[in-house]
Amino acid sequence: MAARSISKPAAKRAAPSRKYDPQKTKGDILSVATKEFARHGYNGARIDAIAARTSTTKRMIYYYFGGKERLYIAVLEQEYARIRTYEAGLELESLEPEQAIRRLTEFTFDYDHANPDFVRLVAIENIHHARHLAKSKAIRRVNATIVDTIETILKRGRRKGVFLASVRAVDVHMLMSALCFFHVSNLHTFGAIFRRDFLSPSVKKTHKKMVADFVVHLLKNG
Amino acid sequence: MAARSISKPAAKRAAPSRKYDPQKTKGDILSVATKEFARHGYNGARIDAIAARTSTTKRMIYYYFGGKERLYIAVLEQEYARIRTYEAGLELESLEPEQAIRRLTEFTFDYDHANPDFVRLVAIENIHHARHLAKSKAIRRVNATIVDTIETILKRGRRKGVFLASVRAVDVHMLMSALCFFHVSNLHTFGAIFRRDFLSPSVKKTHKKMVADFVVHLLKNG
Amino acid sequence: MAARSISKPAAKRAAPSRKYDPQKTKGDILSVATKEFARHGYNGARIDAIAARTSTTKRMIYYYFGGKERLYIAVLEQEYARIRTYEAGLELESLEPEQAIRRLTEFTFDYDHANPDFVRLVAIENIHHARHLAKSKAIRRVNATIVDTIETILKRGRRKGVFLASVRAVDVHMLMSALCFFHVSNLHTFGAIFRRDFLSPSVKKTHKKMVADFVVHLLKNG
Amino acid sequence: MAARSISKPAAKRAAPSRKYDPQKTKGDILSVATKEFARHGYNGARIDAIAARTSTTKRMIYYYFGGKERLYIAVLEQEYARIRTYEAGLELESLEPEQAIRRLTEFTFDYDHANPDFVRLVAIENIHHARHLAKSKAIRRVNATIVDTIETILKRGRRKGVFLASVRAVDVHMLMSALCFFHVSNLHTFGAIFRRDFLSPSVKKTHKKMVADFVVHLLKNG
DNA sequence: CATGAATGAGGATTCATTCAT
DNA sequence: AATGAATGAATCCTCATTCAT
Repeated sequence: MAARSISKPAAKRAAPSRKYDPQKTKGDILSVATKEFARHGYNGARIDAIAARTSTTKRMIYYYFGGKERLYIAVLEQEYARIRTYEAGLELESLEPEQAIRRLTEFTFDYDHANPDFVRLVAIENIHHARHLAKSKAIRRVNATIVDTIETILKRGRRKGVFLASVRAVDVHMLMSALCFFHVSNLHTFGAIFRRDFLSPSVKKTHKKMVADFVVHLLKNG
Repeated sequence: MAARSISKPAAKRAAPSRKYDPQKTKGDILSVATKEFARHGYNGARIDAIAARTSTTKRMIYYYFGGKERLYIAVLEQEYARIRTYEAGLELESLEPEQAIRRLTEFTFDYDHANPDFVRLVAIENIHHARHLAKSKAIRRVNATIVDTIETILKRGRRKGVFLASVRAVDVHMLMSALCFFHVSNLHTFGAIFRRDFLSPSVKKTHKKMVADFVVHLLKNG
Repeated sequence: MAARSISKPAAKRAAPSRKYDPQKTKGDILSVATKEFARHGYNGARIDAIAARTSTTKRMIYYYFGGKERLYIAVLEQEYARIRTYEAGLELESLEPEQAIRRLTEFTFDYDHANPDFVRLVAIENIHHARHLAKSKAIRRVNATIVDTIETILKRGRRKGVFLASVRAVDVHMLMSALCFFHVSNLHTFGAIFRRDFLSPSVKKTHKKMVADFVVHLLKNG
Repeated sequence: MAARSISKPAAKRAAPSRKYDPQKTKGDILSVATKEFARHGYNGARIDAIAARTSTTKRMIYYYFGGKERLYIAVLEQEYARIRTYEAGLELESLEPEQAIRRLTEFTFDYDHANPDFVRLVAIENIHHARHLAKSKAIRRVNATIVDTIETILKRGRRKGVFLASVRAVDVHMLMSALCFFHVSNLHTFGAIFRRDFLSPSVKKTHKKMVADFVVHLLKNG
């Protein structure tokens, strides 16, 4: 996954020596770090643990990323970039406004369920008041598109008279995220307290439809 | 919880001595610990920092709570006990089913906004897979009532024909909690990325209505 | 066991109140302490652990014994006093010299096997260079008899011409102790390394005879 | 053990750099630790004290050994390895069976007197029920040879008709070790109580003969 | 005689990070 | 480009002991 970052043109990276492959090393570190941070939180994550599960050594983490925080930020950047990239590929422009919103909601639901590490990292970053995220211009840049995308859909919908004018794009994004996110993020406390499995396929299917229905309902009826 | 062990007969503790007041000491530690854990997470919290802001010493934390984890669990227990206690005072039985659900949802929304530490602690505990919470029987005990309360409302609603039979009380609680929760828990990443102030009265009002609408919509339309 | 210390004359301790019985409390502490020190060594023993298993509180340990070291010394004193008391009851004077030596050896063997705590405490005290024991005049006083007892037997034996003159009483005591002691004291390392059970009844019986035979052999043949 | 991991090719470590010499660092820690544990026992030993007498820092103890217990186990492993190595050099095969047993016994006696730290560590480990030793496979491996060595001597002796068939090699080793051991291990209590100097050359000579006599007597007369 | 509360001084261990090669 | 060795500064926790009632 992490190693799948867009490769630079072959010409630029010459013949990768059999022994050293910096791109691979970096990607490897990043992918291991993603799991470690997602699993244990920022403070709970251990540089040693990351190094141990990597093909390189601890020293390389510092060589490539500079330190724990910068590594963590790189992880966040990669995670946000990925979801936005996938979203960009949904071809929502070609769909009717209502269908577009429904598709985006369902995508979000599926993405969050398929990528609990992303959900957890966002939750972790909130624990830290988004202090690290705030240091990354890349994250703001990469996230700019999603609200615009929604705004475009809303405008089309309003022009067609199917959506109300009162609802703002950023709030739609917020609602959508909230309705999909909590399922994954709050799984454990609910599971421990009420002993119900919120990840069963049937529960998931029901909730997914429910969420999409409601977002559309809101846009149409307020 | 830990701080509210059965009080000794009033007569005996009439005038709390100037030097010894275990209840106060324990409560003091607990309230400082709540802030520290909420602010920095479990791993980020520092026993030394807690002790420093207490009128007692680090040693007493161990004397009364036994260790970092047990102190953290005591904090969680107190937090869950508190919200459930407030809920119990809402007198939902006297309201029409739909009004009762709406009121409970709004209460939850307001409570979460007024008590971000609670929200953060739950988020933190989810980061840790509810590993610590699972060790507390008290938390499960204290949370038992809320699902029953909702179940009673749902039954009344179904009997009156206003609620669908298909929705389970535990899922209603989950939805309600999580949606209100999200607004507070994900404040920071949303704020940092989209620069929208989720704490402004008007945004809060809009979102609060949205959440209540969603829950009611769900109970009536599935 | 520990509580069995010689009671003072009834007159002196009046009517023991139903609530407080200092002798019992002291004996109780001593007996629990014996086990704790024997099990964990001097440094490994915990005052808290002793208090927890006692019917009184930690404070009483300080009240009666003054501190950890003085409690430990009291334990040693009691242990040495006990074995010497039992020895004194063997009526060795009435036996033929060879029989007397044999009986004393067998008694030592049996005593050490029946009282591993005594053996362990002596081992522990040696770890500490007998630093604590050296502070107790009582222990030296109480142990004085045993060498005299052996010396008397040896003299009788020499006079009868059955024992050699070259062997000293203190060395006989040493040999006897050594041959009986090691069985209990070194049990664990040997067991862990060679996986042989040195406490099986058959092994014990064989060794006991062997030991007695050898001590006698030594006294007769050098 | 830990200190003698396979050395790198001589060429590569020819001139040990002035600053980095891991083998030396590890060995240094181990030898200081041996003294500290032998002197104060497992619980009484202080990591800080070890670090202070080392050319490195406390942190390096954790770097190389992982913790107090693992350091202690490494000490035990080295101590057992050493005595077994010396034993292996005794060339007992070239001696008559009785002479071989006598020589081995005398070696053990001398070794224990020359290496009281070894004796003390074994005593300490017995206090702890061999709990730490049990965690080391290396110790069992290293000790395997000695029983075989004795078994070989016993077989030769039986074939020649000078030794009884009934005595087992492991018991001979136990006896031999323990009797020599006792002289060193119980030095302090005997010294404090009876004020006899067990380290004087004449006493040592007498006792050494006594122990060897006992073992040979056992093998010949049961 | 009895006790719960309190504590100072230390003790083991961890962790992100840098150094020397 | 890569690495094993090294480390200072915390960090959690423990323990024998004393205080105030």
